[in-house]
Amino acid sequence: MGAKETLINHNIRPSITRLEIMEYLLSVRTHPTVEEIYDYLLPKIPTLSKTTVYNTLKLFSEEGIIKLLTIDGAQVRADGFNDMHGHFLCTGCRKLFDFPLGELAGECLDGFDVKTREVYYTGLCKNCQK
Amino acid sequence: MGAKETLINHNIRPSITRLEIMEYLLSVRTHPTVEEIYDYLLPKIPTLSKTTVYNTLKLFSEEGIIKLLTIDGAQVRADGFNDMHGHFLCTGCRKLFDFPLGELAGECLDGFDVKTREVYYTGLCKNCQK
DNA sequence: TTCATTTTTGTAATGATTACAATATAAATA
DNA sequence: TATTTATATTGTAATCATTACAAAAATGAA
Repeated sequence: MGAKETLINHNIRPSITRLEIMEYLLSVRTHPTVEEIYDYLLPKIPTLSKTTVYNTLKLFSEEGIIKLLTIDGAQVRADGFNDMHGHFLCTGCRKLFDFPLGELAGECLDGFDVKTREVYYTGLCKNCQK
Repeated sequence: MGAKETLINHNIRPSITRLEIMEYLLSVRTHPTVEEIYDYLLPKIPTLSKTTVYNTLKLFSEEGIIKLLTIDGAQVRADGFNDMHGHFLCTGCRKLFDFPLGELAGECLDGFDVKTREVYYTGLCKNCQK
């Protein structure tokens, strides 16, 4: 499903800005920060403001079409994909990797109503282990 | 193992301040914020400063005897327990619950060197579902 | 067009965290 | 003990991501 349909399905008017942000999120799996989104789109949308990026991400996440990750406590990152995956942050190169995640076993959560799940590892990626 | 032994084992001099912080972390499973630790200890240590709490938590976490959680992006929380458990944040009452965690299944992480793991759910606790 | 609504923008405020220099405390040495 | 050295703690000021807010711009309706 494309960016436009996604927005319309969630009753979000598909303005240029919103479309560009959504398309960007769907085009990369790096889970960019606000800064990165802003820097990437500024050439295309010269009047763009960071506040707009913040507002838009908040809107998207309230509608459940993206997830806002607070991976390393520093900046928020946007995750436009909703397949079940975990995140691996390499403490060497600071890159963020996705990894597939099957069923989570062993969670005893009787009575709790789980809405969102996040699995987050840190360590060293292949390159940085040398 | 008590707070004092833990510190000594990690070559951290067991000053009053450090002991009190460590003991507090071991006495509650609420994963308190810096603010909460500070407020709790101020009556006991009237000269305590927040910077010291930050410094001490950083020291502890570098030595691997606690974990610093960035649960909801707002404040850091300190987790003094190192059994394998996940965290559940109730979006209603904002309370943080621990839950036991068995083996994590389905993680394809060939070649990655995993150092830390965090599993973090949100939703509604029993009380807040009404 | 004109009016009302929504979206975007820029600036200023907030609030957690860190940098840093000064002070206090403890350990080591003479 | 007195003196020196290293370590711990403190307070203030700076940093930086995020939010609040009000104005401006764009869009849609009448």
